[in-house]
Amino acid sequence: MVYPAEGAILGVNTTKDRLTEMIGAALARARLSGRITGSSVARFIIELPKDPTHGDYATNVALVMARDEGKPAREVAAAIKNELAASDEFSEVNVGGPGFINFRMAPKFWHGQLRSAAEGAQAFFLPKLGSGKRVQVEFLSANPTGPLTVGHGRNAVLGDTIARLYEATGFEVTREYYFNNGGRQMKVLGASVRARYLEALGEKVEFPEDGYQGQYIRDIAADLVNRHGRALVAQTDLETFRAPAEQVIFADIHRTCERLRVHFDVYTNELDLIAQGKVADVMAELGRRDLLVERDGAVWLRGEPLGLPKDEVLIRSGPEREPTYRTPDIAYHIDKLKRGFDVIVGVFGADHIAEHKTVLAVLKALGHSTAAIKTVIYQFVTLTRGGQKVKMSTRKGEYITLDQLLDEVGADVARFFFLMRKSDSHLDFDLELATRQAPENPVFYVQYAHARLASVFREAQKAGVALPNDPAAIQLELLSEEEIELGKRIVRFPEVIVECVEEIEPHRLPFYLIELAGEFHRYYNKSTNRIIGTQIELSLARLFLAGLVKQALKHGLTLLGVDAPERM
RNA sequence: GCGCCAGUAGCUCAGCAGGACAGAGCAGCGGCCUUCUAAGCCGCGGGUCGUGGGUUCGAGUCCCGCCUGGCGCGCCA
Repeated sequence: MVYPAEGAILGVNTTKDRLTEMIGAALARARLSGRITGSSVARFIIELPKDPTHGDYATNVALVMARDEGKPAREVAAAIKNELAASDEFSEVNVGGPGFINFRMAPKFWHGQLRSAAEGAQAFFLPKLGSGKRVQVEFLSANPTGPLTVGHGRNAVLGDTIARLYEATGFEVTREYYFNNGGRQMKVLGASVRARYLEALGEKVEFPEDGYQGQYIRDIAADLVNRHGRALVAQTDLETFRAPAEQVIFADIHRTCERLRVHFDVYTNELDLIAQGKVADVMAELGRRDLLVERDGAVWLRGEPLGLPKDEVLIRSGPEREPTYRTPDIAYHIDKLKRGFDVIVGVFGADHIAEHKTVLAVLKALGHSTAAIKTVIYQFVTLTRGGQKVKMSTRKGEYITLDQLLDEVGADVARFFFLMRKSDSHLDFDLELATRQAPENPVFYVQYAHARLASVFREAQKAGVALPNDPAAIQLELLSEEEIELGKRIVRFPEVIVECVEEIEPHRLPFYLIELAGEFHRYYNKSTNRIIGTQIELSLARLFLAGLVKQALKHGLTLLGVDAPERM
């Protein structure tokens, strides 16, 4: 018997887990009594039926067993159903459709769930999944060659939110930024600054063919002119120009990250890895395993023994013997593994897939387990305004920077929008919708629900209605069916969080919050549902429920790094 | 040409481990504020799930082919 299914995290007692246990026990009894004969291992699931009339939970256990049992699924379902332990938690258990077993939970069950949610508070909303476990999340990792783009924004927010999800569920998280400061691109950066510097002093220079065109290069050059005058005119060492540029650009990146509510604990860079001999170690190890070949003056990684489509250059030809991008990246990943994290998450743009596969293949070839490494790939971002694409050309330095986006929409909207899509999907960022302060903008829709609830609590205080500390004192029996439905959605909150963490798919949370906010707005708008009324016991029960909705919204928004306003 | 990702309503996208009649938001039209915030709610339509096969009791979901779009296939990162 395999249950719970793979991926389930021990220690979290969701309703699904409890049902799984009960069904497992019923199966065992049915087997003892001979009503089920097959010995096969049944991999069944507990799901939430799309159609609520089917019940609160359903299982396909009979369907997956029917073949081995040699009996119609409905018959198997009936046999299992009969062995289910009697429980006053169910109001109804029946066999439906082709052989599903449907469970309808009794109101009493939901009352209990809601009470324990209130008692558990933090522990209920944010289950401790990773006690004692360490996670490293590498994200953004933009090289300091220019301002952050909108695409970087998606990376930063994805990585940060993944980190927040782990953190909130009890993992010890390291947020890490890796960058290259020794490669060719950085030389181009130095050359670009030098050219602008000389230009500013009236010297005749040719701008590097693939140099960085943006205004920020001129600003950095102008600063050098201010500080050093003509002293650097004869300086040909590009490092003189590259280093200050890196500093200035990084300061800029930090500022932008701060605006996005993103920070890092550790920065790792290429030059340090080289200086520490870690890159040389990788090369030596690869050499020992006969995975290198010299050709055209360069050192190549042999693709064939690793199952890769082609050889890759690791050390460039030429007197400087410079490593390519992937060489220090391999060293970096080995370094991550050696640091003993339980989970290592990398957030990379779609253009890095092939390179990352090479890195993983090398790690395996060197005898490392890559089981802990989880890769989140995200597709590119397109900006649209009223259905029209906003043109972006990185080469000419004509692009909307992340800063400009933040100027226009703010951190709340930017973060929410970046997270609203599955990372695998292209993201269409509609600036027109994003800047609208109206209900059709989902960010405000969710925030407004929270602000409304905050207002309700202010009104309750004015009216002298206060929730007792002990949830047992509240008469939840007074809640209507509609209110119980709202409560069921709150009970789902921790399940959504578990899914987000297990699948590393933060987009599920914004979707959940939009649904929860929607259900609350609809409830709130009915005149018969006034929370604060003349019947004190009913008011307390409703306020209790409202408090849980508010907490769910608050926890959810906080996990997304979005503000949960008390007033709007 | 090869590899990866995607193709679901007019638009942007969900669809949890294959499950019971395919969902949401936006856009369009029409309603609702002496009432805890109208940044809200209610009502009305609209889809051969790109396409052709296959596996299965059951396929938007898995497998294969084809079509379309994005990304990659540098001694760039």
